[in-house]
Amino acid sequence: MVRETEIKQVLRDHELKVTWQRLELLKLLSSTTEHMDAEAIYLQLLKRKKNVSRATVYRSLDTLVEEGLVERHEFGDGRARFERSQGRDEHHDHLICTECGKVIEFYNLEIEALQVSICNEANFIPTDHTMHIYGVCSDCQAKSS
Amino acid sequence: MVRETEIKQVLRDHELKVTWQRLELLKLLSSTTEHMDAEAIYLQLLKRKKNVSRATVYRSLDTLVEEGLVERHEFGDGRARFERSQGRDEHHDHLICTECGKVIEFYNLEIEALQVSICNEANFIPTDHTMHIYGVCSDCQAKSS
DNA sequence: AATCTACATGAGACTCATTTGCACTTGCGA
DNA sequence: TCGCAAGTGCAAATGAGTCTCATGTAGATT
Repeated sequence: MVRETEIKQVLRDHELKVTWQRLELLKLLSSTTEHMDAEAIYLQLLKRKKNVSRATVYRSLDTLVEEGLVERHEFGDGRARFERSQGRDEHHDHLICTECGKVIEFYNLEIEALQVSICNEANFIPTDHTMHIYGVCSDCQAKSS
Repeated sequence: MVRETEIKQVLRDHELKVTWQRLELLKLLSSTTEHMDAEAIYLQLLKRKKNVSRATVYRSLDTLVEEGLVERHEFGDGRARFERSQGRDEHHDHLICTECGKVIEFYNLEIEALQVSICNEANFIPTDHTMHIYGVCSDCQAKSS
């Protein structure tokens, strides 16, 4: 369980007003490892009897992403997915199952290092990167066999 | 210069009807290394006095992507970019300049190999992957300094 | 606790890339 | 050349996300 007071403090630390909308949004994202899209987040909040507006969901997500509290991912299906950021520098990449949509996170130090050297070679200053491997997860392999 | 007869043959090989729309689209994509979006492709075709409809551009791109003749990339700016596929197995990844939008391609054997071992570990069967490094290209660094 | 005000929110209109329905055309095998 | 499935054009629809603007409210100030 994620403590509300904790989240409030995080918001204050980032000089964001503590509104119940942001609070509920962060609580929701903190309570799951799923990568939800804006609509799913919106629906989940309604389900919890928190009547936010869609506009607020989008705006809050933008704000929280800017502050690094939430990560936005584009997996190429036309809608952004969001997850609560773990600690700073905890970058990770994704395996995305094209059968069930599940997202598996991974981190590989060597790949990160190679990226840096590639950028150096190209005289390119990286600010961010994404790596997505699409395929079939073990569950779906089992199902289809 | 890309020969028309060559492209016609490619279309036939893929059991696609040879329409002038597809022909022009492929000629256009074959003549450049740019990563164009659908609108840019549409405008280029108009400029060449080929009055395709936008719908056809989108539909043809879908078809050609399905056949592996064209690659679709989502760089997170809300519109897909397309490029003519090189030979099979000629996978490459991208550095994307967030200042000017330029896309630089790169290929790194080690990264590819690491991806395979990551998938093995997770018992994940990869079908495709993308790696995007966002940042500032050398030209834009020069401009801003 | 009451007041102030900059910032946040809600509702719905709007944007813009992409998709779709449908009538019309055309590539191409017979 | 004929027939028809596949391809196309147009315009309307879709759908994620953004914007406007009137209203609400967090949190600083008194």
